[in-house]
Amino acid sequence: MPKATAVNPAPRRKAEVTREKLIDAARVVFSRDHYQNARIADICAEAGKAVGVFYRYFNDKQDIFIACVDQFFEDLNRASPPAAEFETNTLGAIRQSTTIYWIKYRQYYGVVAGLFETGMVNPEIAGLWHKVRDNGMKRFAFRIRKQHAAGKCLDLDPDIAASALMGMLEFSCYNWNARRLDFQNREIDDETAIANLFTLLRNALQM
Amino acid sequence: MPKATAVNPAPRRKAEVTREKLIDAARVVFSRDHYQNARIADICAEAGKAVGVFYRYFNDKQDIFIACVDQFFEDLNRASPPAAEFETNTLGAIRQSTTIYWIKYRQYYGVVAGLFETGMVNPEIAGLWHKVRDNGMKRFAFRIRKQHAAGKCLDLDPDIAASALMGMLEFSCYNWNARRLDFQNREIDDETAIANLFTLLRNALQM
Amino acid sequence: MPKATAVNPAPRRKAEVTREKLIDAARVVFSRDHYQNARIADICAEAGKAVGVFYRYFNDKQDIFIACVDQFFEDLNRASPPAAEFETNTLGAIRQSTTIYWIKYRQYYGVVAGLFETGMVNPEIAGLWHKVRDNGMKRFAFRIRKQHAAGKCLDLDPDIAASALMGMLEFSCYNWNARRLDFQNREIDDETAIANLFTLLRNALQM
Amino acid sequence: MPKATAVNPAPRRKAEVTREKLIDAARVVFSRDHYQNARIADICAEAGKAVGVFYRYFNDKQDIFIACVDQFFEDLNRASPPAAEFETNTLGAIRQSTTIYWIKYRQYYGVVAGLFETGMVNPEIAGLWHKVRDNGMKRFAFRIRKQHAAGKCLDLDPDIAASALMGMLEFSCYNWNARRLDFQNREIDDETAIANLFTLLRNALQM
DNA sequence: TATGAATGAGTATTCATTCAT
DNA sequence: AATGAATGAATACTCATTCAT
Repeated sequence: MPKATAVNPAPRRKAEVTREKLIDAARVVFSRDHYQNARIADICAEAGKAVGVFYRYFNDKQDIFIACVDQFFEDLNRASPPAAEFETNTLGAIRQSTTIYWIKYRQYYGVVAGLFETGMVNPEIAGLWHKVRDNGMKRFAFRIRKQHAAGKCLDLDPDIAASALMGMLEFSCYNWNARRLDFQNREIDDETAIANLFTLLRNALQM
Repeated sequence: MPKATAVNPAPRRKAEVTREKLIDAARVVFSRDHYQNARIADICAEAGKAVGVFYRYFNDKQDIFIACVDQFFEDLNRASPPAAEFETNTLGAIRQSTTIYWIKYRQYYGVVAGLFETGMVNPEIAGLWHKVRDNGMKRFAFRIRKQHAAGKCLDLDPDIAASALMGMLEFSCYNWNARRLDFQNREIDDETAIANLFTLLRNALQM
Repeated sequence: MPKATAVNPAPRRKAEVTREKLIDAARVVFSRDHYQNARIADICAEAGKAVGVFYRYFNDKQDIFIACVDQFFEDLNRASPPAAEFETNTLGAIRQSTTIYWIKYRQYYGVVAGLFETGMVNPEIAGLWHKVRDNGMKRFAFRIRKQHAAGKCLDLDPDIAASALMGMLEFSCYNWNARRLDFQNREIDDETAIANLFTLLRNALQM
Repeated sequence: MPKATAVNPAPRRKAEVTREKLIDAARVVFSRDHYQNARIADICAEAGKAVGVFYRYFNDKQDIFIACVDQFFEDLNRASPPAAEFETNTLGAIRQSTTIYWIKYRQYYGVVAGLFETGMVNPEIAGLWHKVRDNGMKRFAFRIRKQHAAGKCLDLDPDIAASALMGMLEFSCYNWNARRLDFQNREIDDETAIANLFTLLRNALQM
């Protein structure tokens, strides 16, 4: 019986496997130790590799971090509702979108945290962070302009308000997944988190 | 005969002067270089002191950072509207409060940034950060409970929504003062920033 | 029946071709980057080969460098005037010899520079370097002994003076080809370089 | 009895002593291990200091090497005959100068070797090396111009020939002090070395 | 023979902290 | 109280060499 190459695609080159092992390991280490404290050697150890191999695939810690962010970004976008959905079923798409943020921010906790921590210090990372925010911001700004047309939200500047709302969304997703400090460590279930964020957004947009 | 402290306040001890010089210098250096990159030696240089003296007053960088945060915290509270104001003139107090956040976050930019950056990594700093947020959060939660009594905002959990709104407020104050990335470097004047944040809060709280 | 090597020279084995490709590449890389900075990987890249193959032919960088020097040495000797010429046409042979040094030192610049740089540090390379110098030195020493017989150059120790003159010759050939520092980057044409070196040698030997 | 501060000048600051200790140690280590192989840690160990202290005084290995060269350069110039001597007693001054080169090149062997080794690779060091050569070269060039005026050495270009003679002088001083390879390890006494170099220079300049 | 991925020893550099003066 | 010189632990990065394929 021949190898089922159609089903099992040709095995990726060894190099590609190693590269991905390193990215996966980096995600683990960033989540565990935070970007700042993560050492190249730890990432390699987590990947079961010698330190030297790291530099065959990445220039430095920031470089592999960017690769992690790319992965996160693609995953987030793939999971987000399609643009059309925001037209046909606006509130549903916003709720859906909020849900995705909540889930993905938890799933990529270390990456998101690194984006916040490092983006504050490093302009290049800040640019990446902005890219992640940008899609959501555009949707909010578009929605506010629609409301303007309907005579609502006239006091809101579309871009500035969108930035604030996106900030609320992503900051809360980060913050509540990171620590429970704001609620004396009370547990927040997914439903509650999503429902509150959604309601706040709907209220703010007067929808 | 007691020293006439009322008239000629006792000249502060030299030590106290040095301590404050160091704190002031730390604030400058944190603003310029970010907490992470700030070096003890830089703080001392900025204060015009030798490195050795640092350790007479502080244990380490985190220790002097905490002193900066205390200063910020006191200044923020002193400038914020008194609790009573939120009863008698609720919207006015919220607007006033928003203004204060906007101004003080800019004024203490380096400290606030350090609070964000480091609070994400360090639980002790996270606690301080929470303390700064706490006052505002309590006010929002209280307001939401009032709205509940009036049959409004019934979908909002007071504590969770308050956390989200506080996040929006402080994150925006940080973010817009830090970089203009979200708006292609468009300048935001104080009026616009404050007005938009205020409107979003009022809408979200359905006031 | 023997292979007709005279007509169709046996195609060199693949191995030999690879070996020479590597040596040629090494010469290029040594000229470009200097011996110290040349990396095995660079030599292989220049040769269009994988790094692994290097170690099938050479033990290390010094080993391939020695192969380069051998090539240089053979070429230099092949091009130098035959010993007899120094008897029949002494000044002509010295001038000819000077010309050859000048030309070959430029042609094998990277190898010569490596010989200088590394011979100073490494005794084994110093031995090679000496071998390259030796022919020339012997000729000078022989010439001085002849002059002694003619009552000239009595203050010169043949071996020591020969070493000095050989040093002048090779150092100048290296130095003038390497940089123009000594002359504010003035260009030196071949004629001038050779003529001056020749005159200095003739004067020094009182010929 | 008061401290004889007039005789024993005020003790130099501790920092200056440490700096000089490091330079002295570097000279020792460069002589022993060659510039390339010298490690910062070894220099510090030789100076009896911790590694960290190195960077209080120097940026890197090249930086301390430059300090060594400066020391050498000053010492060489201080010991060389004054310019006037070359006018009043030309041959004496040349012999004297040759002697100084011979002595100082031995004394600063590691520095000179580093100048040769590294100057070949590094343009900045090449500049330093040129500075060391420059004085001597100018003297030779001046002398050749004088000879031209007297109808001698007409075949020599002053600058080019001066470069070659300076090369002979310094290269021989280096080479004979470094190894005895050229003479089958025969010992060369100072007299012989100096006499031969002097004679070659005088002959070459037709004096 | 050739490939190129993997290994890991070796070293420069930084900077918080200490301590003699 | 203050100085500033000294300490040394911690870590990123390079590259010769090996080895499975």
